[in-house]
Amino acid sequence: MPGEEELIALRREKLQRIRDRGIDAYPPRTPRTHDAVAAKAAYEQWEAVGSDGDAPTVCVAGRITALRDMGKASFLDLRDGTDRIQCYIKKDIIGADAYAQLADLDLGDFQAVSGPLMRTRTQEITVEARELTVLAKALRPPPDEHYGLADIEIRYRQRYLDLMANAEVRDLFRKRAAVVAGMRRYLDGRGFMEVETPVLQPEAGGAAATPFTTHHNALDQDFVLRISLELHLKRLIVGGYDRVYEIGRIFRNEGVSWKYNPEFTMLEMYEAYADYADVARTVEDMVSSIAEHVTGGTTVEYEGHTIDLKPPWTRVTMRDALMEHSGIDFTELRTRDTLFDELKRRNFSDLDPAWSWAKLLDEAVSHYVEPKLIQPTFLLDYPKEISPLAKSKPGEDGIVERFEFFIAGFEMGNAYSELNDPIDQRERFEVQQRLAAAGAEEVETMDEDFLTALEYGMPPTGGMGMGIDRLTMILTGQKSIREVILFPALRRKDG
RNA sequence: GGGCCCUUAGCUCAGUCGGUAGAGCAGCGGACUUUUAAUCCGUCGGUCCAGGGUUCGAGUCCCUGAGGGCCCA
Repeated sequence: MPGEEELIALRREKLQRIRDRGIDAYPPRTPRTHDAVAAKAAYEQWEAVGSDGDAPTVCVAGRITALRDMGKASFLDLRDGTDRIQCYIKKDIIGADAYAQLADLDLGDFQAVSGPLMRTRTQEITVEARELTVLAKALRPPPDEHYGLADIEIRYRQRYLDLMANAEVRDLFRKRAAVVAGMRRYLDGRGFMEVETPVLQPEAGGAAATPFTTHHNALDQDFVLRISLELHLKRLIVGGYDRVYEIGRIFRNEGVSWKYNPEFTMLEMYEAYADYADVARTVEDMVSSIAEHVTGGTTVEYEGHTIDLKPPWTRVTMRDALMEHSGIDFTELRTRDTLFDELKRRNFSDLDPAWSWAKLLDEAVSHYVEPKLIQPTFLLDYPKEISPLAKSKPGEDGIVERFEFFIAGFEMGNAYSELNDPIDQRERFEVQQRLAAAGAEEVETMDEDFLTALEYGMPPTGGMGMGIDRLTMILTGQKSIREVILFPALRRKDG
């Protein structure tokens, strides 16, 4: 009699029958002695030493993922966080009363089974049940084990069902955890200190992006959620920590797509007495080390490309790359009008006359260069106009010591020799303010507290930020950021 | 923001030309004491995303809306 309501009603009736027998269907403690992996290992160990005497007895616990009733004997599969283990329940062994209670079990319930281990005819290590213990009754049917759960919307909104049904998804998020663990291990091992800085800030800085706004009631003050980690981490360099990093959530009030989620996780690291070339070496070494930690190698397949993450990565200046792929030399097109005309002459699609020189250049690089950067590539030496926090490059007018790095054609991170001249930094902010006054939407805001910190003196520092979600996409072959975020942002669904 | 596509049973999916909705799994009943996507017999199960329209008749055609996906910007 199943529509969903009936399926639930039936399970509630089973729950009631369990309770009517005086059994707690949600007991506080689990009599488990072994997880699935440990139970199998215990049996193999017993076999290895000659199978003398009785086989080991265990109690295993997990979710019922299959139930095969053969009349006077049944098999059920339990899955815990380590593996699946089969249990054999024979009426003659556990008795008619206990056997009858199987009728109240459903797929999705949590159950403990204790008894000696054995092998079946097909050699599967199996618990031969002596006792059954209900651990938690499930009131809704789980998604189908074999067809999995395919509905993308349900997969994201009810990720627990996705994880229940799809083993690949369970593996994927373990890999994500390994990416972050590998990153921490790498940085900790090189003397970096992990820190935490405020999410709620009076002003958003460190990136060109629109923040979310919120309000603190007791202070009666508006706050924004951070759009980068940069300015606080540099304050810590001023304070005297030479190597700091933060792995934290960033919030940007922008579009949602295969590569943007409004909240995402970023690593930023700052190293005193280093420059952007040092940072580049750290990045390529760290990423290949993480890849090895997560995938066992330094090559990955992504969208039909074999990507080799082993250092050294390609280094090319933005100017050379743009010239190579488009013939445009931006050092000869330093005004908005000349660059605009050049792009227009090339029938560049959807040119917006309101775009600034910086925006036009950014669009040109995005269009001509970035898609070509399949193998890991550092794009070096950006124009000063679009890099208000980076130090000028000696001897090259209008250029700063900055790189972005790209894998599989998309941006993975951004790094500078950090601007530590407080007077220059103030002027850069002022330029940004003028751009804002002229109508530019995404500019750096003036941060007086940060300028004060710089005035106390910051050592020469190399800094870098990279998107952990995107790195995970590359290392796991996923083509949507939502596949590597457990609970991606979705529009609220009413009713 | 613009264009295109999707939404059918708890899950995975069919559904022809517009004729009143099906399968497998799950569920329920039965058989079966080493099965493993168990097997076999029987059986229940639908707000066809929502609302409106066209039509004798709409899952199907049209419009509006919701949610999701892809492409463009």
